[in-house]
Amino acid sequence: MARTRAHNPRPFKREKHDHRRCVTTALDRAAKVCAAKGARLTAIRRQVLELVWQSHRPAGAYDILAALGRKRDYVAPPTVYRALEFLRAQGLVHRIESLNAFVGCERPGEPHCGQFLICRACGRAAEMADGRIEAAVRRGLAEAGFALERPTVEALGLCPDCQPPAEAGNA
Amino acid sequence: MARTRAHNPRPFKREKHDHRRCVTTALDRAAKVCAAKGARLTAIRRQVLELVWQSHRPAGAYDILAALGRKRDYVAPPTVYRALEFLRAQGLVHRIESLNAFVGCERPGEPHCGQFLICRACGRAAEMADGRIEAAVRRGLAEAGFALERPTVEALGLCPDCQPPAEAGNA
DNA sequence: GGCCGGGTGTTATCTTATAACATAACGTTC
DNA sequence: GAACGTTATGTTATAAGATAACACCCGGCC
Repeated sequence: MARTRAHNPRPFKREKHDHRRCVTTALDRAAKVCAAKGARLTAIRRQVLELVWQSHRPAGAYDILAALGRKRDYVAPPTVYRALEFLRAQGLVHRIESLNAFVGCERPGEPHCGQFLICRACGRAAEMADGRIEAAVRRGLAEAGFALERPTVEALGLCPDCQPPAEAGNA
Repeated sequence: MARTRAHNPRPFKREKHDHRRCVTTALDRAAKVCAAKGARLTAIRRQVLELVWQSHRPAGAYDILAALGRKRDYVAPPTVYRALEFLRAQGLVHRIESLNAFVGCERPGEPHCGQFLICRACGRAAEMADGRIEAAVRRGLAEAGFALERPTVEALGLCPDCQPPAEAGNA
């Protein structure tokens, strides 16, 4: 249970950050992860991953489909779904169930339970890695005699940037 | 934050329980909740709720649609979706996002964050109410500056009844 | 060459969900 | 008890999301 740090105190990126860096980092990590596992990060899979990382807003499979159609010849839905399934199996993307959409994983390679904050105003999703939440979930489920395989936490709400200008000490 | 008890130690019902009692309890509670709020539990809504409670397996909207079609004249999808939305707004059913399906709420009236264990073998879903999980989630999100509105936890795995006969002390 | 397996292409279809508008039921007011 | 506003339901069509089934291609290997 080597936990690098308790959690990330700022899961939402600043509005203006160097996003190309997010993308290249993600692609680099993906290459490493796939190489380590002997999995083939083909051209399509790479492009789909890149499109998922196009922004921090979860991307629907058909959004990706449309965007991919602009980069290369038309591809059909199964192609995209297959790529997404591959990326998910490698831990490179997460699926946001409540949105039927996908986001890039911030911590590929480190097994973790998905924890997502979804802003209903700006549409961005941020991944948390709060060890205390994960521990609480694992403990609760274990006590219930449940053999846990894939826990996810999804929270809908307002990100710091989208909240009204702070009435009183409610933050 | 009046919490009746820390959590329910046995979220999954026994295979053989008096399920009619689950249903009648749910319908009674629903009537009370709606009466208290001045919401109208109409015939369709009641029937949909009853169908959701038909079992402890999450029911898809179109399953309900089909079942409802057997009880009364054909109804179209929007009718079912509207009823489900109403029931959800009243806190009488939960949506299991990862299954696109609905289950009856075990604790209508008590506001809580949804916590579900979903057995991938038997298909049943059980609702937990672990205050420690909820507290951990709320704390983590508050620290991230996120204004939380609707957190849900969904865990896929194997329920106690569906696990292989217990190798060693892994529970 | 011939075979195998993984990846992709292709077609069709299935499931899930909602938009948009029409009608009916209910409650209130006078 | 007629008129009105409100809420609930009916109806039609379609959008959005996902997958089944089968064909083909390509690289590696014997």
